[in-house]
Amino acid sequence: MSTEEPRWLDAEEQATWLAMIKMITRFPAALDADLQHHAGVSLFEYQVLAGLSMRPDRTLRMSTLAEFSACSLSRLSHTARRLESKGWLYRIPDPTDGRYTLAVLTDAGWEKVVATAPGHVAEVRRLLIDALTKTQYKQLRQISERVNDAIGHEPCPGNGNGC
Amino acid sequence: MSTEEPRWLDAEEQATWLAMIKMITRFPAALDADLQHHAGVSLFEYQVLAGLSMRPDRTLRMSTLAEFSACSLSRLSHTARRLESKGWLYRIPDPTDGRYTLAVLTDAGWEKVVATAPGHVAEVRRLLIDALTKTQYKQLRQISERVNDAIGHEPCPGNGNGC
DNA sequence: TACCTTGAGTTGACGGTTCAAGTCCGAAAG
DNA sequence: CTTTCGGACTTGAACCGTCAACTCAAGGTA
Repeated sequence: MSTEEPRWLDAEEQATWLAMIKMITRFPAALDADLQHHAGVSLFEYQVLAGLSMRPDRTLRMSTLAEFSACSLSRLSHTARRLESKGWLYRIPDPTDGRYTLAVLTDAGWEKVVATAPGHVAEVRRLLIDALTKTQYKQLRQISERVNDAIGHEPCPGNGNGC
Repeated sequence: MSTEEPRWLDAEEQATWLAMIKMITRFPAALDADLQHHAGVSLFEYQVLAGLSMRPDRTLRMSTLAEFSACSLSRLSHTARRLESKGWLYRIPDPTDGRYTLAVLTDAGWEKVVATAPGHVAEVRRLLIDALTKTQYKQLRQISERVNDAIGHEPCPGNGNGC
């Protein structure tokens, strides 16, 4: 791609780039390590359980849950099998349309989320919210939304469907 | 941990949190997919090669390179073996201190970086720099640095040494 | 009824990362 | 000089995510 001359990053841009890539590498790793240590679940597993726990009926279609968790259906399916084997959720075919599968949080799964959430929130607060001024996290929200828009919906890269 | 009452996130904080976690999930994935598609290397492999290419002698100690790439020594070691087998770098014991290992970029590795960089920079520009105002990426830099400071150096979580 | 298509979800193989040893070098202590 | 120790890698197994192929349900067509 690109037969045209690249526009290199200037010092300001490169400094932003290096600082940002460092943050987006280490921040989820730090949260993951904290959850792994205190609750024995990965950040991704927690997000799946938390996604279900936010629903009044603690139920979501697999595909909806995959979109919420920003992951491929394949990844979610493997993870759901592991969470199912731990008794935190179960899966049933959608009674109204057998093509869909519903993931349902069990009571044990709910308890897990309730037990885990406070420590996780405290860590998010420590590493993100309290580290920034109120102005800064308003800025961060706008920045994140802009970048998310630039990425677009691109369901393409690696989500288990053939693009 | 935490017998005390948690301070939950308010609406503003939660919106920031959700937007940010979406960004830090999808942004590296988008860059990785682009590199994988156009150059056949992962984002992490590219960072390793690029880290070496920035040095005048194209050489770094493994431990320094691991810190630069924000990864565990174990991960870097496995990756270095794969990159070595592709002829893009080689490793030698540090002549001045046999406890260290030096990773050295080969000419082929240099060529790979030179061939890959323009497209990669263009993608970074598209997804990040051009998506933001100049003010915003100055803000992003400061935000990233603050979060990085909050995370600290924490060599602990998962870097192949016993904490 | 039979057939084709589409999309959701699952599965198994493969490749990369983590984790827990283990190796090796050099410095410090005896 | 030898022993001990810590730090810098390395290695192999276990684990997890990706990719491609597959199953299954529903709708459309005839």
